Amino acid sequence: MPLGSSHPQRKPTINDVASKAGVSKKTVSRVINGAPGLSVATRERVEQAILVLGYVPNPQARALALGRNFAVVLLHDNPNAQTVQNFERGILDAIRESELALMVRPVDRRSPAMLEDVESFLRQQRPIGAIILPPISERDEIGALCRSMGVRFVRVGSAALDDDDHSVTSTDRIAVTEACRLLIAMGHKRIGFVRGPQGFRSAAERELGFHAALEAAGLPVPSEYCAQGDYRFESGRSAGRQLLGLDPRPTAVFASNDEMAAGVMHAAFERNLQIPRDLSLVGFDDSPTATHVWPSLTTVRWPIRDMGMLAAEKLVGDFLLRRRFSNDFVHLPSELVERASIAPPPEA
Amino acid sequence: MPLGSSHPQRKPTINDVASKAGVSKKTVSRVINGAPGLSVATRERVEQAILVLGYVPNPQARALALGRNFAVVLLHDNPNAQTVQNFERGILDAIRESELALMVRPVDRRSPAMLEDVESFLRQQRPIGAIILPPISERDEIGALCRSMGVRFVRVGSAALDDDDHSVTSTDRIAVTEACRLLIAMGHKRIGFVRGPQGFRSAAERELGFHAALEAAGLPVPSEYCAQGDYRFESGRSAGRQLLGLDPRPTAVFASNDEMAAGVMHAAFERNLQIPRDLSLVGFDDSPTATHVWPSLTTVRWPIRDMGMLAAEKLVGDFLLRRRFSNDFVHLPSELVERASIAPPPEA
DNA sequence: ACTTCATTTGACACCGGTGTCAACCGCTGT
DNA sequence: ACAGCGGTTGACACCGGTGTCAAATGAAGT
Repeated sequence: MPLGSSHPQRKPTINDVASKAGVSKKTVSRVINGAPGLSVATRERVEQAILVLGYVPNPQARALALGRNFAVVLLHDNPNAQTVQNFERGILDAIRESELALMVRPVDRRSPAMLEDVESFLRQQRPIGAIILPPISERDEIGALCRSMGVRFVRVGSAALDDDDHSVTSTDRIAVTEACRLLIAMGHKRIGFVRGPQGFRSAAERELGFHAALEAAGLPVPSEYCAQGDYRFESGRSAGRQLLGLDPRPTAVFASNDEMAAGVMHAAFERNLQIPRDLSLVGFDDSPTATHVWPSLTTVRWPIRDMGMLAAEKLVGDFLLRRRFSNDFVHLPSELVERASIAPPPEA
Repeated sequence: MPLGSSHPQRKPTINDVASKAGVSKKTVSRVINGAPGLSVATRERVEQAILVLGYVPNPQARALALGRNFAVVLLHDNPNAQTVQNFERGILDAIRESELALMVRPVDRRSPAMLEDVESFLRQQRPIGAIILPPISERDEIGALCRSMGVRFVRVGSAALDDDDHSVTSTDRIAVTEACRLLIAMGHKRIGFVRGPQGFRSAAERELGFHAALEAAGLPVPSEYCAQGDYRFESGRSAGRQLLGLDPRPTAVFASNDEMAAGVMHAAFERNLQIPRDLSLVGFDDSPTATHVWPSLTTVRWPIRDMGMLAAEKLVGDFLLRRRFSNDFVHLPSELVERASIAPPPEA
């Protein structure tokens, strides 16, 4: 940071670059945007001037001229603080060095004004693009809203959302199947399931994975072995109480996320059951909770940060290259993380 | 959303309002900024026009004209995802309806480029203000940076940071003292302590609170009863192993945050100690972990969301009222949350 | 040599606000 | 009647980029 320049603080503008390079500001604009049809000599002269002056385009001015903010929005309804933050990290990894900013916009999916809220936000901020996390990524209206506003978007989800769309998804169904297969291989025959909330694609996917594994092994799935939850701790506890109160009680439980798994743990401890001796338990997310509880929880790791990065890269890459938005899916593998909460069933 | 207007989509601009009200755009600008010295009649006419047209000022244009983005930045180095998110919520509560946007900027305090990073970010985005979370709020350079850039800022911390400054703080020292007093009242005489990382004001404050309580009760604090941690789970586990390996081992442990308390729990379970029968445990933060572990953790609740709201209100209020930045501290009480992890010591 | 045409570049308006400063208003004081 | 004055208001430039379109350039075609 040399302090000796003649105008000590003022940031150089496009005009400074233009006069230094002896061209018009429009030409400088062309250079910084990588516009075609410039002679090599001019381009180099301008680039030189940019370098010397340390010029950086002013995002506010661009935003005004383009009617578009150089920013990416993360729209979410707090599935889990850690998840959101991991996404933030991933997105920032992708947009680092790209002059884009990240804006985070939590919304309240239960509010009837949610869509208006998002709309007025997008209308105000006019970001380049939006990344939408589950569970609101499952609502088609938001995608439609973005489209109508000319905001690129990527929806993140647990399964392909719909085919004409831009999305980044993970293979959690498969990972759940794998986790349950492991339990079955250990000898478990009565496996309980704690479902996620109604209307969540992720919840449905995980349930499909569960059923697939049991059916493949020829195990029955009595309906009372499937308890309803809402992804929150408390719901996991009540689901656990319900499942563990059954007569031939399950020897293993798969909970659709870690918080609910922690709730099931509480229910087990309330009954003086030991984990994994009396009950094996598997969660989903690999949240901090999974390592904090005792015994630590076998769970499925969501490739969150990678998903965030990929989502942002789709958005940004296409934007910077002035390409049409590419419609390809990205599908990332979820991964089973084995910890201390599972063991063969007591009978075995 | 009536669709029948003549120019279906275009947002009304200040010019539309001006011509509708029969005044110049400058006058409209005065109205939306609450400038003094306007006749009541004019003001009302303009306000009427604004209402009819549903005019909202364009933040990008303002940003360009003012050289200032209508946004507040949250600068943090992820003390804890939940904490950050609670702050986000609090800030959003405060800036709702204020035309301001929230930008979140995580930084890496371990990176030598951190300050440059923040500087270039502020120079690029030129936000109205910044809210800085601990631990980086303790670094005076960041405040200086903001000052030199004309960015208002509020530092959030566990104790008064320095007096000429704008900060929002909580009384965690007092809350820790209170928590320890409770342990002492239960009959605990050997109380261990897991310290936060070196150089963190919050860590120092909590330790002061711990010592204050023990000294007031005339209890000795042998240095081996104070173990070093870094606010992370793993460090809590090793600190716990160390403390529980002492010969007359502590009958209670205060850990400077919940994650480390969870680590101490693991250490206790590894030795087949039961909580709270053999060991009482208190954490700090009231993070989700505190409720997820078994037994649930007695802890100190940080008024995080309120702090975020207050911090943002300081920033925004002063800005909107065009006041000079008010230098008053805000001090919020932390609160003890009693759960299942404490009991009288075994001897009693 | 003179069109013709593609390539490269620049002049200028524009995006939608805000700051500056001067003009205008109606009143007062002499 | 007129200078002086405070309260209102508007004309205009400006913030720092981008889009449009035409001008300048130079090579190719006849």
